[in-house]
This record gives sequence, structure tokens and C-alpha cells, in this order.
Amino acid sequence: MENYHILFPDGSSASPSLLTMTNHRSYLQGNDVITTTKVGNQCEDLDAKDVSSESEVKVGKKGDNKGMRKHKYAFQTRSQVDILDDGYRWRKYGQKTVKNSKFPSYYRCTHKECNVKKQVQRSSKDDEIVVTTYEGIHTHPVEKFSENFEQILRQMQTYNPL
DNA sequence: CGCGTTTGACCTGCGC
DNA sequence: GCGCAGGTCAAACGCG
Repeated sequence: MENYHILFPDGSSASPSLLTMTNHRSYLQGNDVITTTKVGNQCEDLDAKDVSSESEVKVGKKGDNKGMRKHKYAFQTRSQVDILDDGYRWRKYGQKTVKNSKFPSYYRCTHKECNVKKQVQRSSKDDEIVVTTYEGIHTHPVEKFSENFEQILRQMQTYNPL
């Protein structure tokens, strides 16, 4: 029932007992699999690999590279629902039809002066796979606790020194 | 009434 | 330079 595990960038996985699913079973149901996935400059990395590391993505157009960095990392979740309750409040600001019948949705953190974005899209090949891409670092604490994601983020921070 | 979603238009980067 | 595709804006709308 609670067949649920998380794959971390170093290849280790969290035991299901580490995660308290009580309050979030409606979001993450049995057989859910969360996989942290590297996001390079191209999002096609998402479909290619299932385990790699969080990365800092250099943002900057050619000829105007100021060396500015953005943190960007992604989850692959196997779930029927798109929206993971990660403890933050998200406001949807766009949805776009893309060629390969994918429908990415774009969300922004509603907290003022916190322009963290996330993009949610379903995998083109496996309809049950939801790819959630986070971009940016929250400048404020979580607004409500989500125990399973707290664990995830705690692990993620190991790879995200700030 | 305030906040979040929907949705078409608009903007911008990139390949040809 | 042009056109396409991805990303964002913002007005209208819905819901609690």
C-alpha cells in the first residue's frame, strides 16, 4: 500500500518508513515514485535519466552571459495527480499546448518577492509520470508543513549549498 | 470581496 | 529576417 520511495541524486533511496504519508495520501498515492532529476540547459534531460544530481543552471543568452545562475531541479513523480503539495502556495499563471501532446502548466510562488517558479508536465511516453521542475530558491519558510516533502527538501539541500 | 484559475494574446529566443 | 515554439501576461471568470 505504502509502496513509495524516493530516489536521491546519489543513488540512495529513502525508505518508505521515512515518509509520513498520512496527510498527503490524497496527493501521493500508493506506488508513487519520486525521482530527483538533473535539469541541464535542455529540459530533454528530464526524459533521459532518472537519477542524477541537482545542478546550477547558467542562465544567460549567448553574447550576454553575465554568469547569472539559477537553481533548477526537477522531480519525476509517478502519480495520477499533477499537483504535489510541497507546503508552498502556487498560483498558476499559464498553460501551453506543446507539440508532443504535452500540456505543461506554469506556477509561481504566491509569496510576495518570492518568484520561484515551477513547471508541471506529464511525460510524453508514460502518462502516469509527472515531471515537476522547480526554478529558484524560496526566500521564505514553508507556509504549511508537508512532512513527506520536508524530508525530500532536506535531502535536496545537501546538493544545494547556499 | 479576495484569491486562484483559465485562456487567448503577446513576447522572446532560436533555428533556418 | 522570418517563423515557430516555448514562456509570460493579464483580463475575465469562478469559487469560497
